[in-house]
Amino acid sequence: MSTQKLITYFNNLLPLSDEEGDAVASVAMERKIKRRQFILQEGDRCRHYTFIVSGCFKMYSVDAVGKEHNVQFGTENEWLTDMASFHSVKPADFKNPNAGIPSKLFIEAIEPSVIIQIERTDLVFLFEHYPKFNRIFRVITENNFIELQNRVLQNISTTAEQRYSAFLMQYPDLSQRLPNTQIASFLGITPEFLSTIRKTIGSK
Amino acid sequence: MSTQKLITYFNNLLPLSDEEGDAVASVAMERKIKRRQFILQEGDRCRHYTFIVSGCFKMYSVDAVGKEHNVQFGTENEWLTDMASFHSVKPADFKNPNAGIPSKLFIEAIEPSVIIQIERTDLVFLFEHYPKFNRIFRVITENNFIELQNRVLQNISTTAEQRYSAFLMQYPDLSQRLPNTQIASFLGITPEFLSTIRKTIGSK
DNA sequence: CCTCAGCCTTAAACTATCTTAAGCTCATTT
DNA sequence: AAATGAGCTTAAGATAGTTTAAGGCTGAGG
Repeated sequence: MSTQKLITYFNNLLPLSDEEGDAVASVAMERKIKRRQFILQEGDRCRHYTFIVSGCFKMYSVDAVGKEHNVQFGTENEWLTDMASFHSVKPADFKNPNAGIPSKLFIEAIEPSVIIQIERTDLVFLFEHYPKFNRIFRVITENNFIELQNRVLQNISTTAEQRYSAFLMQYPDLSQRLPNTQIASFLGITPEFLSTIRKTIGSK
Repeated sequence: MSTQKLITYFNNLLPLSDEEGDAVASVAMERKIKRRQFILQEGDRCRHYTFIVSGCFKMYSVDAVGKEHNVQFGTENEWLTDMASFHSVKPADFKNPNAGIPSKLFIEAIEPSVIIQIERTDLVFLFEHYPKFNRIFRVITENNFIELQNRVLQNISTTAEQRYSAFLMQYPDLSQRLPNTQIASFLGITPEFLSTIRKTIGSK
């Protein structure tokens, strides 16, 4: 049962009591996801936090002319959720499936994957009854924030070639698993230009 | 006393008890900051969360050739801190002023400002004794994350002109208060190019 | 076994953005 | 009053990145 992997993950951040571990187990919903399957689509309300047990996902938006732009990847031991949609629902509206703002993002499996999802009401239950989870998710969000801030800094201060080199160093695993088209979309450049960048780097 | 402004800010997020309000007051340190004064410099360890009572700050990094790149602005009722440095210190090292990773960022006042700072040990004290603050700062970080994610999406998917127009709409106040050089640095373009963008927008 | 879609590359023409340099204005310092 | 410096603009020439089009390769599905 993959739930153990999630509990281990939490334990590494902040050790859980048996009771807290049981609470996690009671709200964790395991799902198998096929390649190309969506766990969130534009227009949906995002109602889960998703923990990736195995596999790989991309989270992207589709622009006016149909192009995809990868906002984030997610792999083993990472979380994916559309926070803007997820957190837009106030407690009073938790029972209304149409409350909150619809998502502008897609989350799609790039590989066959196994995930554990926690529903909003269950997560709020954890927050209220076991305050430690507030702290855990605060730390998770802080770490994601730091990573995102570095990415913004790179986007505004470096060339595409520098960003690609940094990507290779920062995500050696992802750069093996992902097709270059997806990496280009993450970096904000065209696949053709990534190809010429790779050629010039290769000849150095 | 500006501390009341901070307590009101917290109350708007999640109502505080009198005791929690007193706890905030006991750890809040008010400071007046002059224009061009720094509250963080590259190489420093970031030891505070800073709440802006009034005024305006820029947080930026300086690259290898000395150019500044604005990562974030902060104005009234917003927080500024270098999370990467601030959160890199483990509780065991709280008393060691050289623990943790040095900051890569500067935080500098653009206007004469008043701030309230909370030290790391005091913030941890709040988190441990009044769990509500975990939740409050989780929500603050979530909201900052959402904003930053939108910015990444814009950076990878839109032109400089679109980004500038979006900036004007999203931060009408900042676009009045800031010189265009600072806005250009935030958008990741040169001031000269921003100038030509403004001309083409004006003639529409 | 064949086919087709997705991926990767190349190249030429085009567009967005940067660099450098100059000139103007306004506020601050000498 | 003169000098300095920051901010804004303009313009020419250079570089970074896109678009379009084409061809080759590979793996999954009929």
